[in-house]
Amino acid sequence: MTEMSGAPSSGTGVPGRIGIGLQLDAIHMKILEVLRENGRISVAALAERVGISRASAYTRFEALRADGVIKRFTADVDHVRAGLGITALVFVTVRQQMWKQFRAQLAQMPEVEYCAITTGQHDAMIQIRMADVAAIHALVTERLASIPAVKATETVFILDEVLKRPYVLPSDRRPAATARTRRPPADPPAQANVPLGKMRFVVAAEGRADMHREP
Amino acid sequence: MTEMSGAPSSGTGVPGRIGIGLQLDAIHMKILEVLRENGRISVAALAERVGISRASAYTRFEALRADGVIKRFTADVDHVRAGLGITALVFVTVRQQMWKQFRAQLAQMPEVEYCAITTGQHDAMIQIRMADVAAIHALVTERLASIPAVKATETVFILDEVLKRPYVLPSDRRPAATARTRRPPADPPAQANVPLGKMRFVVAAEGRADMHREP
DNA sequence: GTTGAAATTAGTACGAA
DNA sequence: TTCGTACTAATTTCAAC
Repeated sequence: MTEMSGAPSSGTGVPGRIGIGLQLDAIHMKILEVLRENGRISVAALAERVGISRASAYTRFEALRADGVIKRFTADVDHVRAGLGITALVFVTVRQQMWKQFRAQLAQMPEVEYCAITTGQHDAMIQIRMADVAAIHALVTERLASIPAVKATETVFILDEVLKRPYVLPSDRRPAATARTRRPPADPPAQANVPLGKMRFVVAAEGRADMHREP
Repeated sequence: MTEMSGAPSSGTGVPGRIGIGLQLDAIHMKILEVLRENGRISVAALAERVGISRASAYTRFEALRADGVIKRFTADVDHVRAGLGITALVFVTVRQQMWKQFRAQLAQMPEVEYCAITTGQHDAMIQIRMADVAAIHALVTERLASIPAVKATETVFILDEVLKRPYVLPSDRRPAATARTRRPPADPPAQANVPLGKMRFVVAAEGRADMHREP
């Protein structure tokens, strides 16, 4: 369920599929913008908000769906109200050449909302939601740690989710600045003023070349 | 847009709202289960799949929406297809007593898909999506690092998103095990066998008590 | 890509169980 | 509360332009 394969975000369910598919124009983007905020809007209303005819809206809507640009429509649920009050991030170090097993085990854990393979100190980050702290602890110690592919874990709790956007679009630009904070248009790029010491990119750990290979 | 306030996941837009609201029963959960997989299903079809009448489905559907259990419906878009091929996680150390400013600045950055305040070595984790690595670099060095509230950042790239579920429900239990991997029902809890050394819970950093206070 | 009309479906309002 | 039905409004489909 909801598993992704191979390269980042390439899980369309059609393994052999390659190519650009749809070339998205400004109207496609506008459609996506509306749909991310109201996934249940009628196509008629969508057409009006985007400024095209209903028939075109149906055509483009279908094309976006068929081409996999829109993967699904979903309800955004309040986890706390639904009974899962605690969220944690678990950073996992995966044993070399056991990635396939790790993926398979994760697929068996419905409590895992998100899993990404990352560069840096750890190999993967997973997000889990549970009813309470004890349940998080139990999951990490009893189920995650018992996976042979898992070499080590590091858990942090989420104290507050400040921002959660359904997804980001290329058309998302910085919102129009207010008069108080607007910069002059001719402002030079800030690159020269960047305090470089503030930033640190973390390189990949050793033993990652086998990431998509099998044991 | 899409900002959350105060306590974890409590952003309902109704600041004074306190209390349990709806008491969710099994049918509510079933409704949520259907809706997370198909957010555009008609209420009639929903009623059929859940096994209640059309009228009841409307009532419960509206109640879930009005009570904030369902926060919104949204389209799940393929970021790569939409033109944002690179995803990164940025771990941010926030200067003490500047949380409010940090939040305000984040709200101005539409490229940020997710931001959570965490325990552990860093104070916050944000997820950003950009067209390429250079754009990530530019965002982190030019915009994030120039926020006074940001003391330091650490960036890792996401190489693959293995799993991404719309959300997790309490009713999600471990999927029915296959014959090959099923355990006997009387299996003792694995607690005694846990290799505790594998796990490490990370405590909060110093200076976090002021998290919700202002400068 | 657009408009307009037919067919279908959705949303609402009742009384009854 | 939930169900069943009937009524009205809206949406989707399909045609021709």
